[in-house]
Amino acid sequence: MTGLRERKKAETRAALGWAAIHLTVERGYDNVRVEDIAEAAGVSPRTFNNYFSSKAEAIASRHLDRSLRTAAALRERPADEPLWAALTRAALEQFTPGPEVEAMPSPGHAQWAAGIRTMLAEPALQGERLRAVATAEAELAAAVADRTGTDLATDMYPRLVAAAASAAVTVAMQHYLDADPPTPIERLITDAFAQVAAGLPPPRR
Amino acid sequence: MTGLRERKKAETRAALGWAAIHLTVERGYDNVRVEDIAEAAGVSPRTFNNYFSSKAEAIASRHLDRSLRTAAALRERPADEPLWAALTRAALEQFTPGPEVEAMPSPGHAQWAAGIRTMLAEPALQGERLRAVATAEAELAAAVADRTGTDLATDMYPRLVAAAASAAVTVAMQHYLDADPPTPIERLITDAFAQVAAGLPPPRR
DNA sequence: CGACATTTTGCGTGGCACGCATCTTTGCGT
DNA sequence: ACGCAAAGATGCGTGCCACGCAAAATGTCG
Repeated sequence: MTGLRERKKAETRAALGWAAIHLTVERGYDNVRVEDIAEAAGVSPRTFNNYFSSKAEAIASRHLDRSLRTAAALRERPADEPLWAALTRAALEQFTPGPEVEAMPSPGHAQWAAGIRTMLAEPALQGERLRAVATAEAELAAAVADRTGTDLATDMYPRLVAAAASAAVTVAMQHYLDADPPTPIERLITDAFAQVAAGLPPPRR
Repeated sequence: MTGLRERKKAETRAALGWAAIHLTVERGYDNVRVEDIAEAAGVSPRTFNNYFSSKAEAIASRHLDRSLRTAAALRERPADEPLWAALTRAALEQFTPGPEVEAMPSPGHAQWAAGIRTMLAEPALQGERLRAVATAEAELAAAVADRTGTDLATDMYPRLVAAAASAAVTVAMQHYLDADPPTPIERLITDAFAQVAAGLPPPRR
């Protein structure tokens, strides 16, 4: 039953999230008022808070959605695939660039990336982004528990795996953004997962 | 040069942090106004914001301080100790209960723990707590880089180690708080670190 | 069409973060 | 011991934000 009601709601939510990010990247976090976001999404200011309980949450919403998809992706992997291979693949799947990214003109791209970095530096957003990651981690842990037949309530194992996987992705992204010599994100993610799965042994020197 | 100026500042900061936690555990997050915290610490409301930029940050400040101490503790460990052993010890050191915890009467203890759980459920605090963890992780990564002779700028290794260690502590604490059959925190931490250092292999079933 | 449910909206309230100007305390050189 | 410069504390005022409440608008279903 995907009634008109549900669709409109999803659309409004997406519009608000997108507008929040767009305006923030453009003008900076505290030069954007909630009123502006609401207006850009064609909705009343009061309605904004029916969808998100804070400005920061709206901006982080897309990040949350994508993170949740990783957990879903893990459940789609074949059951006989080794755990860490499945995790690596599930993570990699989330990093195939979507159409709206591809469509962006190259000149605006650098400016956009700079805006993103500035945005991520905002304390209020860091907290919200981390919360999104934590939420996704919980989902991922549940998926890992199912796959490995461990028990979320009694075993630390699934949560440890989820946290470690999450950390691998985060660190890989961080290195990708700082990219002194630009490195493809796929290589970084694969490498990070391999190191974690090997128990992070100290490098011999 | 530990002048009176610095000491007083540290004391005020500690008093504010402690008051913030205490009042929040007692009454609940949004039944505490900044004004109350300032009053409990014997300071003007305006001064509160000279120390912390938000109510949530004040509450998370002790968590931050403790997390930062783990990084410092790692630097104190003997250089010839194996990395993961040193990390485990450094983490364990932070969990020897202080005098003010020991002094708490047993009956109040359960109520206190419940208050803590309620507090940690508060969204605004989760974000702030996670930010504190992230800050500490950066310090820890630097310490790991020094110890292993790796380069923060080019190697993912130190950040991966820091994130994994941090995750081990977080998961252990989480299990400790849920403690269906109460388990000593030391055992949980040791166990979590061992699993991570072994590469989190799937349990055979 | 008509009644019901859900959502949007406007308004009002309480609180919070912070800039600025002022007053007090502390550290230090003489 | 004294006084000055720097650092910190305080009071006040401003703009914004989250949210409760009740009324109006908008889907939904018989």
